[in-house]
Amino acid sequence: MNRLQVLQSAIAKAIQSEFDLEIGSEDLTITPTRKEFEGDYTLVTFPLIPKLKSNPAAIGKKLGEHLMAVNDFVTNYNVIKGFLNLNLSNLYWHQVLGDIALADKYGYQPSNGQKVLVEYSSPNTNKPLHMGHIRNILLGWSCSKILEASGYEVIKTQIVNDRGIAICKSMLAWQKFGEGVTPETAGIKSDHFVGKYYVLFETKFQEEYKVWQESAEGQSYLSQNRKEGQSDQDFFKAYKNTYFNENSNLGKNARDMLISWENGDNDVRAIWKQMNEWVYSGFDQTYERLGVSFDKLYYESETYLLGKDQIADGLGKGVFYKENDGSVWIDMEDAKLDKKIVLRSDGTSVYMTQDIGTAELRYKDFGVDKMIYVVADEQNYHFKSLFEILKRLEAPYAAGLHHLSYGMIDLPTGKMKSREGTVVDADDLIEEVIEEARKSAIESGMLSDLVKEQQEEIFRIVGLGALKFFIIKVNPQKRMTFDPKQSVDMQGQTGPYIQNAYVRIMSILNKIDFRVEKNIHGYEISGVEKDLVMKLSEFPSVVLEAARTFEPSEVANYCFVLSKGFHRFYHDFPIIKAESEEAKAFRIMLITLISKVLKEGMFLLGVEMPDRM
RNA sequence: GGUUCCGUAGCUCAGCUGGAUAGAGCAGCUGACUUCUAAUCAGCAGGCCGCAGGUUCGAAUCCUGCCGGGAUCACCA
Repeated sequence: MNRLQVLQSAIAKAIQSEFDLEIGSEDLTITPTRKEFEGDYTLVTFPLIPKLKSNPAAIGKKLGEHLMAVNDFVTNYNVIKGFLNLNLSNLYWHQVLGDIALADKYGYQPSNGQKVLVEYSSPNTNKPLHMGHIRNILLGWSCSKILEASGYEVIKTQIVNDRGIAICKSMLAWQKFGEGVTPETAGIKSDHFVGKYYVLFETKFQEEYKVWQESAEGQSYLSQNRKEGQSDQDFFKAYKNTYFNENSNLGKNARDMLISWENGDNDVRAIWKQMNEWVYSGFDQTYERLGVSFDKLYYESETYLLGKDQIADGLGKGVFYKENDGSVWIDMEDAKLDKKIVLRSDGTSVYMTQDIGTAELRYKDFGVDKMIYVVADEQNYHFKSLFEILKRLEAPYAAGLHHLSYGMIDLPTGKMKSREGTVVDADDLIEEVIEEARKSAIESGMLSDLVKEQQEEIFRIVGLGALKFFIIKVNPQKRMTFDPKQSVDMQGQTGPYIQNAYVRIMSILNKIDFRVEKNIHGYEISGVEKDLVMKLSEFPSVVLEAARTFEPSEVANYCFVLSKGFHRFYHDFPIIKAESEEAKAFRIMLITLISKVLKEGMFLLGVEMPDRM
């Protein structure tokens, strides 16, 4: 039981003895007292009025008196309307800080024996990672860390979308136009190299399409199929997919290639393997740069046929039904969802089938209690359906499924569109933000005594700190506007601001010879210091709440607020030259714990802390 | 059209298990570095919390309706 819980139960006991009413301490509303009032914690007594059949003034007075008489850590109280403000003793706050200092791994819960699998990233292997992936990766990584801190055993995974028509497009383009070039000979990072051929395919396809549009065949399609009021341009835009599937040579080549791939054609498989390896080696570099990793990889090429057993099983149970053409469906209209197909009429899998099978595979592999899918919000409906299906199939892990949905990223100029070349490339972005940190540091000159490698390491930590914090401080479900200028900002509500708080503390701690002083409980803690102690005491509940709601942004905001409190304290209070030995010892203990919590909190976000900057 | 998410300061966002006079950062304007790192601090200015009802002692927060924006409603993934 922590100190706040002690206070809560003391209040519950006071209510019991003064009003003879049993009330759970978790039903009490207790908040830190607002700045403009006198007190440390506030009990809101309004909700108690009907239960205690009394008025706020009387309730406040009775409880206040009782608490002061019975608990020596309550030193004073005042009542304003339905608010009972309590002052707690100096010793109480010393003890709160002492508890934190003694905690084994502060902010961490003991193991709860549960396993959770977190899927994130899940890229296609036809182009390099972009900023959307970065948001996905940072959310997934951070959630994993937060869940670990909350007592779960976490398995980090990704499903690699390594097959399909899109991959065949880049393969085909390389085969047709690549003339044996490799990333090495071209001197291009290997995933970007593959991406180049994906783009090349699109370019060649558009050229082909354009020629066709002007041909007699194209014009006759236009006149026969154009809807009323539709311009030529709009028609051909809408027709593009159909053209790809029905008229295009390149489209046919790509589809043929997919079929050859499915049939295990040696040549196609060889190209496929080669190009995917290039992509993986590129991804690996990006992941490493971002400081993230995975425990287990699933490849779509190995899972895309899964799920048929579950479909057969579900048919037997009456969860699914068969249409006359042989396709298999599920009707979820009673759950406000639609009818969904789970097996094509030719007996092949769809996306849903695959995901059902993959979930089952993962359960077999790890026996997890929960599975978290970090996937953009455009797939909300899919995951709702998937989870409902798994529930109906009575999968043992069905209750532990969660889609961590995040909003897409917009640029100040509008949406990111790969076709229009407005995607922000992950590698470019990382370089840019490190460069910004470099400029900033060189300008300050603070690191000029370090060797180049040490400097570069700090630039990396600070730059990535800026980028990561910028993205993760926003609530995941919100669409976010990504302004490159803001993302490299190092002032104010940013990663470097928090890193700077840590660096300032390190700088002090490096200058002193710290040893635990004699009893410092006699030191009279100031209001600013008390706020910091209180803030520190909130860390474990912030982490738990972030885990419960899958929102790393809560930890991010906590770290910022704590840093802000520290910066202010640092400005106003001397530490090394404190007015007394007791004050000095107390403050050193305080800042030591702040540095630990900041480092731990930022670690949960995947942000490293430099000792200098 | 159905479903769903979002709407808070000029901009980017907190606050949403209902609690006291709605908070930060950026941008703008003032001021503070011979001092423990100024990537900092202090101050000024900036708000029909999308709109309208309802529930409540109390609503940015909960409910309903509307408005605006996004996503989705494929034998695509």
